[in-house]
Amino acid sequence: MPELPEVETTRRGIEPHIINQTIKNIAVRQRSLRWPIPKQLEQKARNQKIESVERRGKYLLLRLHTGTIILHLGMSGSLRICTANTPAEKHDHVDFVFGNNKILRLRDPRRFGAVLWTTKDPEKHKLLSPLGPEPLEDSFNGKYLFEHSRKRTASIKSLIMNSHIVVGVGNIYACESLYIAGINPKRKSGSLSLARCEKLVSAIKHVLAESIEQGGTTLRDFIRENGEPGYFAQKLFVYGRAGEPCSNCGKPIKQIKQQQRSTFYCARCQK
DNA sequence: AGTGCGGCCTGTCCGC
DNA sequence: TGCGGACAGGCCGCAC
Repeated sequence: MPELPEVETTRRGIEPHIINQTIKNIAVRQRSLRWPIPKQLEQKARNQKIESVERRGKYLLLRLHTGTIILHLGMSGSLRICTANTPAEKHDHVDFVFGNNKILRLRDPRRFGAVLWTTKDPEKHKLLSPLGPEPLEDSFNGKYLFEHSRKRTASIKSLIMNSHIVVGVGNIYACESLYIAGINPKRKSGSLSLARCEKLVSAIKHVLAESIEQGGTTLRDFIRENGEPGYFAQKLFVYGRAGEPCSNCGKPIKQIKQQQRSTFYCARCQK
C-alpha cells in the first residue's frame, strides 16, 4: 500500500507523539510478518527512549540508544497513535506502549510488512545497504538516471520502481510520473535521452512532493496516524482511471500488465 | 549483472 | 447467497 508519500506522512504524524518518549512495553500479538519479528526485540527495546523517527525509502527507523527498530508497512500496513482504551482489532499485530500512555499500533492485514531490530548503523543493514538515493535529494537527478539506465533493456517503469536505482517510487507514482513526463511505461530504459531522463526525474520529484503535501494517496485503506485519509487520490491523472478520457487529449486511458502489476497510461500522450 | 517471475498473506469485488 | 478467481500502494530470493 504505502509508497514514499504515505510513509513520510506516517513518519511526520507519529514523530511528535513518540519522540523522546520511553518504550514501556511492546506487545506482539502476531510475530509472523514478512520475516518473523525477532524474539529479542521486546527485551532490547524496553525502557529505551526514541531518539529519532527517520525514514529511508519506505522503511521507518526508530532510533534508540542501543539500536534501531526498522519498520516496513508492506502493502497493507498502517501505524496509528492510540491509547489503551482503544481495543486491538484483528490485524493489530504490534503495540509499542509509551510512558506518556500513548500507543503506537501497527496494523497489517496482509502481513507483507516487517518489524526488525538492528544494533548496527541501519544504513549497513542488509535490506537498506543496497538502496539507491532518496528521490527528493539532489543526488537523484537527470544525469544519474541517464547513467544508470544505459544499456538496460528493462522497461522504464520497472527501472524507476527498482529500489536499488531510486527508493520510494511504487506503482501509483511510477504511472503518474511517466504520464506527466510523456514517456511510455513500456519504453526500454536504455532508449531514453538525457533530456527525457531529466524530465522524468522532475516529474517524480513533483508528484512525490505534492502527494506528501496532500497527506498521501488513499485508495481503499491507507490511513494516517490519526485515522484520516490522504487526499492525493483526487489529483491522480491515470492511476485507477482505465477507460476515462486522458485529461490532455481525451483518448481513453489504457490499462496493461507489466511485471504482474497494473500500468495505466495514455497511448497518445506517452511515447 | 540484469531481468523477470513466484511467492508471501488477507480482504474485497465481480461474474456465474 | 455461495463460490472461484482476479486483483490490491511491496519486494525478496530465485532461476536463467
